[in-house]
Amino acid sequence: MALSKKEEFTQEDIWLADVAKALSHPARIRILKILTEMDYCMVGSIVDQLPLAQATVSQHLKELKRVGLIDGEIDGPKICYCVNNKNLAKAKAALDKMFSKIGCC
Amino acid sequence: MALSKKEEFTQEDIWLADVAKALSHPARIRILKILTEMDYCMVGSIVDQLPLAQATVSQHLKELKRVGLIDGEIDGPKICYCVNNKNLAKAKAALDKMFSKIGCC
DNA sequence: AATATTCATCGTATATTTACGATGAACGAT
DNA sequence: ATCGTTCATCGTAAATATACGATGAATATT
Repeated sequence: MALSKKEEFTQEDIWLADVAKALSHPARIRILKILTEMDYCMVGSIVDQLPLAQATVSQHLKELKRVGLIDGEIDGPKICYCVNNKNLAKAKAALDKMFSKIGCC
Repeated sequence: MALSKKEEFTQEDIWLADVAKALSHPARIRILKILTEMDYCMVGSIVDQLPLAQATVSQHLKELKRVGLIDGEIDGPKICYCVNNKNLAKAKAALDKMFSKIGCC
């Protein structure tokens, strides 16, 4: 595209779209579900549950981390990932708000 | 990418990711908000409220329609767009479910 | 019928995403 | 110190998304 126009929207809309983008791949949906179900999880365990190479999973984790939906902590040679409840709640609230209106056609 | 692996996930995860993808651009967030606030809206009116060309807005509308979040009805030479409440509710429920879990790190 | 309006689609350029193998950094164990 | 394990990052190829002007189809108006 010639030039992205994303910056010309409100901060709220840009942020919400960014969160949605982080959720826009089934692998990342799966990862988020795994983390909400297990509280925390090593990368290796996540890789085992996905049909993707380790490098690819790492990229997906990076994307979820970028928008703050998950956190990663170093635990020896491993990394412990978990959901960030504060940001998850914030995203949920924003989506709820948008979805709460009712219209008719 | 050599080959998309999206098909190797569950239908639920693929669908939810697809809905998120439809929401992954500030223009489409804005459009959805406009439609939930106005019940229905002609394309021209939406174009006036966005910093994008008509062709681009049309593409964004198509994407929202593709996943069923909005509907478009012909009204003379114009098209009346509105949100699809059934699918919006379905998406809200699926996201709520995913966001409802609590973990700790 | 000719014209204007409204919007989708086509064609196209550029940017971004997705995927993987290879490599490297950090740590624990021997 | 060397080695194995764990994971991020680099490099790269192919797919997809974003943006717009131009064109076309459908309708309403004159």
